[in-house]
Amino acid sequence: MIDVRLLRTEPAAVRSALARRHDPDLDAQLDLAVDLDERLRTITAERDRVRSRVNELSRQVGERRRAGDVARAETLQDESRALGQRERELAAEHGRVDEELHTILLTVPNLPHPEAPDGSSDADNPVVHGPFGVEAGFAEHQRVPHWETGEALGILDNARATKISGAMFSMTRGAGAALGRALCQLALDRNADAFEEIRPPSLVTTETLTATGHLPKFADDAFAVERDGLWAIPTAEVPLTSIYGGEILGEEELPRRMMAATPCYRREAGSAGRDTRGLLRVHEFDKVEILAIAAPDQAPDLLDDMVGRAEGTIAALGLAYRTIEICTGDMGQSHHRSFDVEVYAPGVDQWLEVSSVSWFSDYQARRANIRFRRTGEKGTEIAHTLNGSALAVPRVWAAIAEHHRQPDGSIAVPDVLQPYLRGLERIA
RNA sequence: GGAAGGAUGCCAGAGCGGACGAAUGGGACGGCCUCGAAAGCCGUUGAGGUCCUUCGGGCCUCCGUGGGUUCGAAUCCCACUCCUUCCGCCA
Repeated sequence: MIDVRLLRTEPAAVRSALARRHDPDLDAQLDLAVDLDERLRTITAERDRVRSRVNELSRQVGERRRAGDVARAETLQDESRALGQRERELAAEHGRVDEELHTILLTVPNLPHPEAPDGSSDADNPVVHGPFGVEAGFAEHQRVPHWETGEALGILDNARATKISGAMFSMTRGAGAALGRALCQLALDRNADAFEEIRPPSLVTTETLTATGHLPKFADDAFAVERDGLWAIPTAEVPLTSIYGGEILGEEELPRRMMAATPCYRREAGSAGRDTRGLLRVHEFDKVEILAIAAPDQAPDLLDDMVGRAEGTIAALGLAYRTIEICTGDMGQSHHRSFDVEVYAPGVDQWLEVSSVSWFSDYQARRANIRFRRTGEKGTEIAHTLNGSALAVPRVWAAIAEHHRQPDGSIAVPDVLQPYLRGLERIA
């Protein structure tokens, strides 16, 4: 959520920042928000005046009663009672306007960072690092889609996954299943120097899914367990962000860094029929997420560090990759600044997004109400949040199955993974 | 799933219709004392909103959450959530 006060005091700055997102509906939304904010403050002031008077009269009633002046007390009671009606009306109006304003604010996107590149779609996202590992080109034996290799080696069985759960579910087996687990283990180990490992719940409340910005706007993208009012997490970002929701942290505790390997559930509404063949787009997958809650001044360095971590893991697996920065027109609602790491998969000849590392400024933290107090100072500030995938299993699995495919059809296991696979060097 | 008890400030804990944003103790911070410390003494110590701004204050809100009763609610009533204990079930 953006800061309404900023919209009030610096309307031009907010509007010009948001204009870079190229969303035609935004200006009208902001007009409405400004108007509602103004009305809300007028009503609040009036309501508080009436309340103040009621409080004062009530105090006097108490005094008169104690003094034994019952007649005067009853006169004051009558006066106060009459005011009560007005107070109720104003309170009801306040509630309506407040909710209306809140509803709009929940869908207004975050302000892009001044240095985020301009653009209107993903075609405008500049490559900022790389590409690495593509200089030598790729051999014919690498130009085989991972689903073919996976099925041939008996490590991928999507046909039976579909039988069990329907389209866009996948299933790995044997060394393929172990490979996915090994990738999580690797990502966890590579980030354990700075990030606390968490095993959070995978089902969360509506409030929790709202804090990260996934609700109310993107309800169709999430799986819901309606009977219990819960949602399946689309990423560990969701539970991790809310861990300190409603809390006030000490400055010395920041940055708070956490990571989690969890299953992720996505309905992929609007993508039905696309990428249905292998592991490129599935309803359920495993991912290791890294996340930081920080003071605003710590955020830029953390962002760089986290992008570097995501890249480092892909590089360690011997895969070809590049990093792009997301332009203002392609950014997610909550994003302030965002980078994607893409791995090159020669079998499908595509750059696959395997990590998205983002800085959310105070947008999510305001929704989740995560604050911190500077040492020795009074008052609190809204914290900043950042997060990114340390490793998303299916697409990296796919890239390995294609990039490391050998002329004999086997898959060479990257050195860094072998310790996690009981020393396995080849999947054959 | 059933029964009972509980939820108050950083922590413990009192308050059970009016002077309560909240006793008391502990902690933390500042000061006095001291060569220094401990002890002792004095003071400070929640959050949010809004308005004026003499930067100091006015007003409103918050005692698990949401409703209700009342001139007035931490205190009474209703619903819900969570915690504890016991029973049942169960990886």
